[in-house]
Amino acid sequence: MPPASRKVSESAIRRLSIYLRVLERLERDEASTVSSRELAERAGTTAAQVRKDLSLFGSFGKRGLGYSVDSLKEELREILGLSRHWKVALVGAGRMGAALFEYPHFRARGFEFVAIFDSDPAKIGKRWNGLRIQSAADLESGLKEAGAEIVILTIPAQSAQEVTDAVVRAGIRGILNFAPVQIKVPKGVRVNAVRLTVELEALTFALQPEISADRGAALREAGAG
Amino acid sequence: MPPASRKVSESAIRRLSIYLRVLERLERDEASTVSSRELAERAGTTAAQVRKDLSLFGSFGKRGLGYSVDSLKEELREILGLSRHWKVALVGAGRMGAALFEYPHFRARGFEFVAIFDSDPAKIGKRWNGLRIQSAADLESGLKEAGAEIVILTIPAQSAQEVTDAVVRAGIRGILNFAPVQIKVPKGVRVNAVRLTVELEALTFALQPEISADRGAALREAGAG
DNA sequence: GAGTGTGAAGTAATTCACAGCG
DNA sequence: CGCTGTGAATTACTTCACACTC
Repeated sequence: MPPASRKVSESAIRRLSIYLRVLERLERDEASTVSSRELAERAGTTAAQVRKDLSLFGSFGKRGLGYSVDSLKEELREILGLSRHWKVALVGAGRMGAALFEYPHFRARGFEFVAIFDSDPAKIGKRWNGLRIQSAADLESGLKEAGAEIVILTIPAQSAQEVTDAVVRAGIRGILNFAPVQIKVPKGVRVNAVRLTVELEALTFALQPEISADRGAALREAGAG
Repeated sequence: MPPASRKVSESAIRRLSIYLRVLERLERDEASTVSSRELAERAGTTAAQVRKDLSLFGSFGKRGLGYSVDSLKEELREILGLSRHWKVALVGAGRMGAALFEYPHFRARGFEFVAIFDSDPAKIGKRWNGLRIQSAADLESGLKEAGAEIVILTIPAQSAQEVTDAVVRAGIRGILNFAPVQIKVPKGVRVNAVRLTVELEALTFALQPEISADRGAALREAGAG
């Protein structure tokens, strides 16, 4: 477990999550140990990076052998906070919201949807997998009642700030934002943004024929998966 | 336009895309100029960062005044390769694929879906917005015929590498990967990954009560929008 | 005066390289 | 002897601060 861990970068944490995914795959393939080299290869990084990342939280490996797949998996789950369930609310019951609500990997990792909200009267009262879509007007009280801890925002940019304010008033401290706008939150509330157009535009930038300079080459592998 | 631009980092490009989004918003609000300070505020970064990022490609501002919203917007569109249309194919006609196919901001930026593929016989032959869902067996030929330039992968991890190989054989050089696995591509092909569980797990890590050290504080603002 | 553009300074992240352990 | 764990070296990124321009 975490040895007085200072300075854990955001990117290191993201890699830990990727390592966990790789380990789950290795477990299904019945591998019992894995080296930093192989883990790196499957995660799209380097062996040194893997060892550095893991060493931020402890010494999990055996020299000469590598890491135990099963116990490293458990360590990572613990570090990432996945050894317990998390209650998630979905705000915005459009297509993107539906896709995320059904996304099997969220459920597999212990994320549980406990409430859904939308402002469209045609949707309110409908049920998704047994869960009733509530009015966005009841957001604050509904989030509290459901005991939600994380909110996924899949709403238009226009209403994003207003909704965020209500979410924050409800005591939510973690938001996954799909709305294409920067939302403001008070200190102590974390927002992670998924910027879909940004991802596509980072591609088009790199795909352009290099006119004078080789921009494309200047870009590091963005990785995948 | 780009002055012999070396060393343009991936993160700088992503910010340019965010600036573009902000400028479009400013334009709708009928602002004619914007300072690096205001642009930074709306984009979730610092004024110095904005100026550095823009200076990688030219001198677009006027001292004492700031940047012209309209012309900076055009410059950014040009830099990001958005002054032309891009033909996009969707591989995987599930819920996530549907959400992205309908996502209004892709269309607004000049991305045009030209083909859809799925391996499910129940889906093949159906039409989405007039576009026929083709068999994944015809992926390589279908991508070529449609003239696709970018592929969005919304398929299970299991089949991702196989499908990727076919996509690459079809001559595609840009992939936006939603499959929860690291896909391997030859040099010259770019992959950007959208890792949904990683985003959520970066939240749960930060939301954990800080036991001994204050991990949460070590994290920088991940930004939003 | 206000605000850009940019070298220089400061931080952060990654890679190297090797001692040390299993 | 293979592979981890980790300081040291390197590289990348961000922030500072100020000369310069409108």
